[in-house]
Amino acid sequence: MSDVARVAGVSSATVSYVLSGKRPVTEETRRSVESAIEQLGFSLNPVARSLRTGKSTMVALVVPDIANPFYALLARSIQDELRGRGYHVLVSSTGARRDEEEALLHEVVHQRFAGVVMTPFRLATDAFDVLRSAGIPAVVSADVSFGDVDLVTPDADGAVRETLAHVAATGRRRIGVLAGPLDATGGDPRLERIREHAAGAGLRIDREHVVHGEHTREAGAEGFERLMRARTRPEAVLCGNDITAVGAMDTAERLGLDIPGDVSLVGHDDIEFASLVRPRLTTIRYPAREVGRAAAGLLLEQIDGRTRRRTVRVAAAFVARASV
Amino acid sequence: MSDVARVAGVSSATVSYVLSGKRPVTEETRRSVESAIEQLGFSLNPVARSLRTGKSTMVALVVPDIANPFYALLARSIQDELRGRGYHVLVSSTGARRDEEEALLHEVVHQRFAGVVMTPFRLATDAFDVLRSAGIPAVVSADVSFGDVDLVTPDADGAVRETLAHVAATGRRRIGVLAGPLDATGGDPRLERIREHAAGAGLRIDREHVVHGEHTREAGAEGFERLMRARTRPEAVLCGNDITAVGAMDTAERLGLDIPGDVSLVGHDDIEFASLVRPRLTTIRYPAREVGRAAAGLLLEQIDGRTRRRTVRVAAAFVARASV
DNA sequence: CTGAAAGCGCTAACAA
DNA sequence: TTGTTAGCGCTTTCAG
Repeated sequence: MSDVARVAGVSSATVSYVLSGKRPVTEETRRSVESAIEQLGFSLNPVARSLRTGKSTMVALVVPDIANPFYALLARSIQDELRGRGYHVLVSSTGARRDEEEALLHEVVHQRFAGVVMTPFRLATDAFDVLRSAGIPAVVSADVSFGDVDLVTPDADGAVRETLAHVAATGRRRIGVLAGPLDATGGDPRLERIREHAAGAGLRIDREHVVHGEHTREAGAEGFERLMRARTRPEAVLCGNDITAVGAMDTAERLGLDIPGDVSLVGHDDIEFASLVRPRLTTIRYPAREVGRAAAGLLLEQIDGRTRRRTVRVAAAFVARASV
Repeated sequence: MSDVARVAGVSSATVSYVLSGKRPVTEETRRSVESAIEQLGFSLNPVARSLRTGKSTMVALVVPDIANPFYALLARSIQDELRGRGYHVLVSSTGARRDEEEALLHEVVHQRFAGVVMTPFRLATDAFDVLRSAGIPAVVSADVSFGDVDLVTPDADGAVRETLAHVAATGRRRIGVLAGPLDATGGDPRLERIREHAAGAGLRIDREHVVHGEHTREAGAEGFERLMRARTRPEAVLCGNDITAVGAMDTAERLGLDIPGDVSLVGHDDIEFASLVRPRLTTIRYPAREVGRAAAGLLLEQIDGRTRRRTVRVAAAFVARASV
């Protein structure tokens, strides 16, 4: 930068101000600075800038598993929204482990990230306080609130009611749930929502028909097997996400069970392969791209100075296919 | 850090040396420094460190599309390998656009990244020269060499021969290819490999049976339709990747074509949903996790000082399922 | 074995 | 409207 200043015959402060526009500069000096920049192929060193300002252009996206297509799509969406504003997105998978979640959050404050959007899973609900006190914009994308942070969260009651009505209309009465792990922060809101609306649809959920496990294909397969080996089988199973639903299908195939003949299956998220498996999976769609747009929007608002906490709800939707 | 120095009663230089181990320190000073660090909850500021050393702990992973499960898995694999060494992985999608590829590469040298692993698509083959001269470790994961850079590349001849023999064994003779775009750097090596081994398997590829398009589901659907409307139809179609193969299946369904009854289909990569679609997709597996491991390994070697260029080949494998 | 001090490249008071 | 300068937090030479 001092090279530029020398060539342009001004001070380095002026170069800085030309670049940032933070104070008026005569047309003439601007031009000479710009031509010097051009001539030398100069560009700002973002590291030095970060050190000085305590802000970087990195935004962290912290998710349980980037190999889950829902989060992959979320990542692309957020990246698309933020790139235009000059931010770079660093994606990290936590494996839904609490220690990783904490470590990543620590890294964020430590590296003075410009912001973070996170889907926490086992984090304490006050974990975001440190971000707030460090002045780092944060938004949580989750079913459940994590304290005093911006939130993008599904508006799913309607979709769940619709789903349950649809299941009931096929004559099913006893339903099971492949829920998330018991030690997830805030429990499993998807399970709670189903519980809440089940009776209204004339459906019952026996205690032994709720099994808990990770949101993985293997855990889904295992949980579904437990359900199928229960004393009385549920007639329909609602899964924590589409991936556990695919695991359930693995088990169904192995056990020679027909879906939906012997048991109905409903997923959650509507990732691309929900419509690719056979039978095509009936599911509750939660649109990753819109979630990403909303999260990026909230983050940008915070970066631009908003301090009051906001929540945005993204509509979930019932998608009828062939597994019910 | 100066706080730590004060509390420990030493200079900040000593604190730095205790942390880095770059020069001997008496057991006693080490202990007092360490307890001061503990007491103050101090940790190094990576930004300042980067500014001073010109190196960061960020590694960029630049891929065409993070929403493609192959790259998502690659990302997770690389992240897993690198985390233990203290590196953070920044994932970026280029959309296979040349300008994005160039911009990201520029960002990498500019931000003084610790390294980059990239799957380039339309980049000039000398684009990595700037990294070499900037001393930034780089590895390319691609079918084709991009100049003087470390390379992770498939060892696929055996798998392709096997695939073609399998296709031929079902009595198919005229095969088509859903190839990548014409303006990709280095053309389409997957297409070339198929061409190379076709005759040996008694297969022929008519000129009108090679269509070019992006590696997307939509482009796959469209390309397959062109193939199916050709004067003479190919009896088997090999696809650039599993995603274009799914696109082909979309079209087959729309046109009422049976796979493999009317036409066989072969994919490439073996992403998770290749085994989920119906019919299950026969494909040429390229193992993302191993590719990631190899790439991370090469990168780490460079970071640790190796300068001679290396290539590692990762074995591809024929996976027979139900679409041939 | 340890300390003093320069300086990485930038921004933002403060002065002019 | 522009310049001077301190200093962000670290690493590393040079002295001791």
